[in-house]
Amino acid sequence: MSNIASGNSIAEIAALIGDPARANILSALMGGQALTAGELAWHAGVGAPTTSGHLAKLAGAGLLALEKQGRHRYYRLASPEIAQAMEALMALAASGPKRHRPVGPKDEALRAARTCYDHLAGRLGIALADALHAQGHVVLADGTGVVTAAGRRFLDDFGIGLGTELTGRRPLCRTCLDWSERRPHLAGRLGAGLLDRSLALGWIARVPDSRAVSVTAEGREGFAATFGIPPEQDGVA
Amino acid sequence: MSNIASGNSIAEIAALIGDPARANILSALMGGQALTAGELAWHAGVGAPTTSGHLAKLAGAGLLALEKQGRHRYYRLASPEIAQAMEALMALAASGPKRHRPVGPKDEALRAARTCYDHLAGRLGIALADALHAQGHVVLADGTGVVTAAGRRFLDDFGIGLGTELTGRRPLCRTCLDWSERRPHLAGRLGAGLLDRSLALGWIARVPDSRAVSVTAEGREGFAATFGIPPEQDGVA
DNA sequence: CGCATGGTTCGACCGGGACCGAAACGTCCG
DNA sequence: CGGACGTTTCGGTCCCGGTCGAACCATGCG
Repeated sequence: MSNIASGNSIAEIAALIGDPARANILSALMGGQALTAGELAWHAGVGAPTTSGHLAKLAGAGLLALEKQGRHRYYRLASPEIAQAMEALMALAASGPKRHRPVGPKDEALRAARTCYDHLAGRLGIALADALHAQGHVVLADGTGVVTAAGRRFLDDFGIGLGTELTGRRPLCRTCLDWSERRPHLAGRLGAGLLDRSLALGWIARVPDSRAVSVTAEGREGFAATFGIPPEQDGVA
Repeated sequence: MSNIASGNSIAEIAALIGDPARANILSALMGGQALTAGELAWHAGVGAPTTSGHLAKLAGAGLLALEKQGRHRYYRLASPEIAQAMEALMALAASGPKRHRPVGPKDEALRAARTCYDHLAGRLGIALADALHAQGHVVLADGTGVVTAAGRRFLDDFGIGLGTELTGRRPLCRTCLDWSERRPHLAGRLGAGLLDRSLALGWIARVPDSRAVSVTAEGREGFAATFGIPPEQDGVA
């Protein structure tokens, strides 16, 4: 047989993600926050002992990072690369053959606005990307993004310092295919900055036990004034 | 428990990739060519009946496309998204904790030059990306690429028509992190064009039963004259 | 036609791993 | 100190799924 080692190490990683409980754990951590073992057990849908075993495996493989704090143990994704792999798998799962779509009510909140590891996704994320694109602040030529000089000034005014280090390992502006909208939104350092700043301004708030975020009254006003994003008429936003 | 559906569909896909035999099949198809069930059985390292079952599952999930041709059945990756997910998993597997590196002799050929789904990777892929970047034909700001006007002309002269449709679904120039060199090379339509044209010119040739490609004598000359890439001194290239 | 070759289906075997209950461990609190 | 809570370890059960041999279709060749 051929080069067996390459396929095997891929299989090890994929098999880790390939268990429903572990996939739920990783999905929950895609929110970008660190969660305790207990919270993750709830998300995984299995008992605490089982979850503990899963967490040990994931951490042992380097997918999860652990931080002890008192009698709690906080787990988070170990690196942005993990999130990127999860995104790629989500895109596959969403575009797969005839996905069943019960589209529950809580699902609607996720489609409106949610976090995607460390940046914004859903209709809000798309709207931000579109707005920055329309105003000439980023160029989204064929699915990839570059920040213009005007955009850099605009973002600086908004409170996002992108820094000058062009040699930084982390991409400044990466696009990420949205699994609900099937259109690209902004990831990378720019995407992370938009999320952080929006949270700091109180324009959006995290919804407990979910990756969804809700747009506040200040947020509706702010997003409209700063980015020209019209408030949505449906109940959620 | 929380939104279970999302994690489950991800787990289904990941579990498919998470079997060593299936991972080897997918890895083999990352070469971009369609392979017969028998060839894939050899790559997978399991018997023909087992392979047949795996192929049925992968095709049923929409990961593989099937093309019948006489008494042969050719399988290939169903979409570039599949390849992108595999790339992300490879990056994880390569950067994982203390990967064993036997680095056999055949591994060296892969590191020198290989195909990555539909474009070039390895030292040759990196060298091409560096050359195009150094000559101002592409801008590789923070890990993502844009083709300049001069680059478009240069590539047109070389024989790669990139087309004018900027609305095309497929990214024109995407970067892909190389698992062996840990640096980005060119993917997307540009990357695919470079591979196709190099093959057509006879500058590179596919190595049987492998993703590796060998640089021909014409290739050494051509890459040096056109891109300014110095021929490597080690035996392979 | 009949045989060889590539591929899939069937049946049976077997090992790994997910799961839980009970118990042990560590930490904070009264 | 002792009780409560969060987390992990241990032991045992059970089932899913990967594997192969043999038999079964389909296609091409002489």
